[in-house]
Order: sequence, then structure tokens, then C-alpha cells
Amino acid sequence: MTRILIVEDDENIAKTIKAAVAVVGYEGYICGNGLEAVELIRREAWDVALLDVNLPDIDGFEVMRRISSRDLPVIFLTARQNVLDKVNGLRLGAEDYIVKPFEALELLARIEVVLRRANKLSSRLAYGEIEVDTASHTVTKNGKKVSLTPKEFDLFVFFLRNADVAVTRERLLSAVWGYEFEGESRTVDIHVQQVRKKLGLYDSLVTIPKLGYRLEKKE
Amino acid sequence: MTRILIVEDDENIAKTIKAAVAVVGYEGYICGNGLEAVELIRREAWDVALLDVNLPDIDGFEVMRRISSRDLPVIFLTARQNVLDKVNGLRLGAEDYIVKPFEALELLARIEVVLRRANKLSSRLAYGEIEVDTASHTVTKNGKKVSLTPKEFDLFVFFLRNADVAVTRERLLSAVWGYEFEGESRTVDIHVQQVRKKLGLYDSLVTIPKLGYRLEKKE
DNA sequence: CTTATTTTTTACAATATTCTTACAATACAT
DNA sequence: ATGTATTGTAAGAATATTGTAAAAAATAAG
Repeated sequence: MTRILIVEDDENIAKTIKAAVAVVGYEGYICGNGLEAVELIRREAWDVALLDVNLPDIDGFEVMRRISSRDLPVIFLTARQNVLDKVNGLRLGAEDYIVKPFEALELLARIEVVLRRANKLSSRLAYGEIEVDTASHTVTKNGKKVSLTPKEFDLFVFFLRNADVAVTRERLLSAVWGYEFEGESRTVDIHVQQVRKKLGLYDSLVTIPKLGYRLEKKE
Repeated sequence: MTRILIVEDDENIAKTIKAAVAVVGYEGYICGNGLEAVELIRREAWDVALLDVNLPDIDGFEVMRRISSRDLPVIFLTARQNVLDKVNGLRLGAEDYIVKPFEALELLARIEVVLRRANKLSSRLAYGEIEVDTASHTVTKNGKKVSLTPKEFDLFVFFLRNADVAVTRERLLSAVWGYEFEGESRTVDIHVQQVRKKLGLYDSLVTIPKLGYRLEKKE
């Protein structure tokens, strides 16, 4: 679950933001002042912080300075049309800067960009009852977690992204293993068997004799 | 005309790629740095971009981020054997990933797959109620899947691509089997019979006595 | 440094494909 | 028509490919 810390003293704005991020499945937590925000950031894990510049105690910039050791993407929110603020914010290492009043969609887009840059955006892939989350590297079947090794995971993701395409072992070696084919090897086969077994794909991850494999597209 | 943007700072590699894609009739444009690439992608229409990860100014991933709004298939090129790079690239939405040094044929194959996925190329061949998809390596008759062995598949595709042409056994041996005719053999015949039987082509895959076979064109 | 995990190799069993063989059916020439 | 050459067909042998388990090697974790 993507957790977003909303540091904003105007309760209406804060609630609006929380509702907006909830729409796309993010969990928003509201915090009304700077000092508390610093504490929360130190104690808990967050994916992004939306930081109002004007806060009742310490301002957003000060919060940023105090948490600068953390590797947390920050987007500043401000009512000021002040260019100086913007320069300040970016110099402090803010990921982005957005001026109120803003459109909810605009904010969501910015959040997505920041998350993607931080590689925290979970991209989900589905294949029937199997779900894959490339961010957390987890695979579930019927909601039950299936444990795949890294190679198996990469291999399966590759098949998902190339569903219904016949792929040769050479292609797999180069795409998943990252090197060119040298001599013959059963490595690919073994991993395919493993993925088949772990995910029960005996009927859908088919062998194309003398060619390679194909993951049949789900209807 | 299929336009391919080649973003690669090594001039030799870039020119090699350009020559390779020219062979199959694609137009390649070379661009040596990331910022210019972003501009080119914003201003002009491209079918695929080949994006080197290591560029003199901003890296390939950054280019990808900046053009992420565009719906342009991207294939990353990299010398790195780094899995992280790969995961990064794919997470950013790259269509594919290819490690240097690569074979020209391999690259062309990937480009074809990407173009096909973007529906800019067709991999389907039809013959009456029979449909062949060379990408997924499947054959259906009246929507029902027909299982052909590799040789049978290649043989049938060859006939489809040479419909209404009388082909000798020698020609078939050399085109489908890939070697020159040595002594007499019934191999070709047997496979033709097999294709006839499996696809019910008794009337259309005709024998030309003393010469070879011909797949009659569908009206 | 040891232990655990993952990846690769190895060896062999199970399958699938290709090719050969043998004979039947058909076409063709005289 | 009759014999010869060619092609159709089935069955099985030979070959090659893939499945699978388990050990060895490499890598990561403690």
C-alpha cells in the first residue's frame, strides 16, 4: 500500500487531498503541523510527503531540512505565487512544487511521477487468478502468496509482458538473464518448469517444440 | 514508412543499427544525446525508439521519464549486465531490453515484435478458414486450434507465402529444411501429406507430378 | 566463516518429432 | 492394357528435444 503523508494545516484542503489520493488507491494520513510531521517521518515509512510551506509552527522548508537525511520524495504545496519559494524548495531537494489552488488530477499526476521516479509505484499485472506486483516483487494466486525466486519472477513477468507470443530460449536468455546465448544450456528450461510448477501453469505456459515457450493469453 | 529513432552516442554502433534496419526497409534516424532525443520525440512521429542507457548528457532512463506521456514503444540498449538496469527499464514501461553487443538479426526481431504489438505490423496469414499467426506460432481452422509440428508449421507457412506457385521438393528442402538435396528422400512428401491431413487440404495442396507441389490460391 | 538460498549443471526418463521403410494407390508412357 | 515410375499412407525406428529430480556451484545472508 502506498502511504502518503499530507502535511497541511487547512483541514478542508487536507481532507480534499486525502479523498483525491484515496481514489487511486493511496493511503493518505493528515498531519497539521511541522514538528509532528518531522516525528512521523522519522518513525514511520512513507512513500511521498506533500508538504505545505505555511504551517503553524515550523515551515515546510524547515521540515524538509530536518528530514533531509531521509530518502523521502517531497512535493511542496503552497498558496504563494512566489518564485523565490519555488527556487528555495527545489534547492532543498524537493521533488516537485505545486501551487494552490490546484486540480486534484494535477496533484495525482505529480505524485505518480514522483513515485515512479522513486520506483515505488506498484505496477500490477494480472493473469487470471494470479497477480503480480512488480514493485514489491510479490506474486499471489487466489490471494495466496506464491514465493518465486528473482529469476523465476523476472521470467514470469517477461512472459506476462509477452503473452501469446512464441519466445525462443535465446530471447529469454538475453531478455531475462541479460547475456547472449553461449553454447547449449538447460537453464531456461529448468526455470520454466519451476514457474510452471509453482504457479500451476501446466496448460497455459506451453512448450513449442524446437522453438521455445509461450504463455497463452487469458481469455 | 516505419521510422525508427536511434539514440546512441557511439557513432559506429548507431550506423550499424541504421544499416541493419535499412535492410528490412525501416528508416533510421540517429541522435547522439538524450536532450535532443526528447525534443525529437516531442516534435516528430516515431514508430519505435532504440534508447541507449549510457548517453553523454541525461541517461536513457531519464529520456524515458521525460517522454513517458508519449505512447512510443521503447527498446533499451545497454552494455551493462546489470539486472537493476533491466528492472528499472521495464518498470519505466520499456517494451524491451537488449544487451550489447547484440546481433543485428536479434535486434530486428525485437523491433518486429514491438511493432507488431503496437499493431503496426501483421503477423497473421489467412487461407480460407485457416489462420496462421507467426508471432504466437499458432494455427487455427474455423477457430479451432490445430497442432502442427515445427517442420509442418514452417512448411505450411512457406506454401502460404508462395501460394499458387509450383515448388519443387528441392526448393522445399532448401527453404524449409535449410540444406541442399542429397540423394532422394521421401521426407518432403511425408510432411506434405501430414499438413494435408491435419488441415484438410486434400483439394488445395495439390501434387504436380514429377515436379512438386502447389498450394492453390484461395478465391 | 558458516549457513541458507538461489542458480546452474548433470544425468536420466519421458515425449515428441523426424525420417525410414514397406507397400498400396495412382499416373504416365508405350 | 501393361509395366514403370511416381506419389500416398501407415507404422515404427531413429533421433532429438524436453521434463524432472537431485547434486554441485555460486551467491547472498547472518
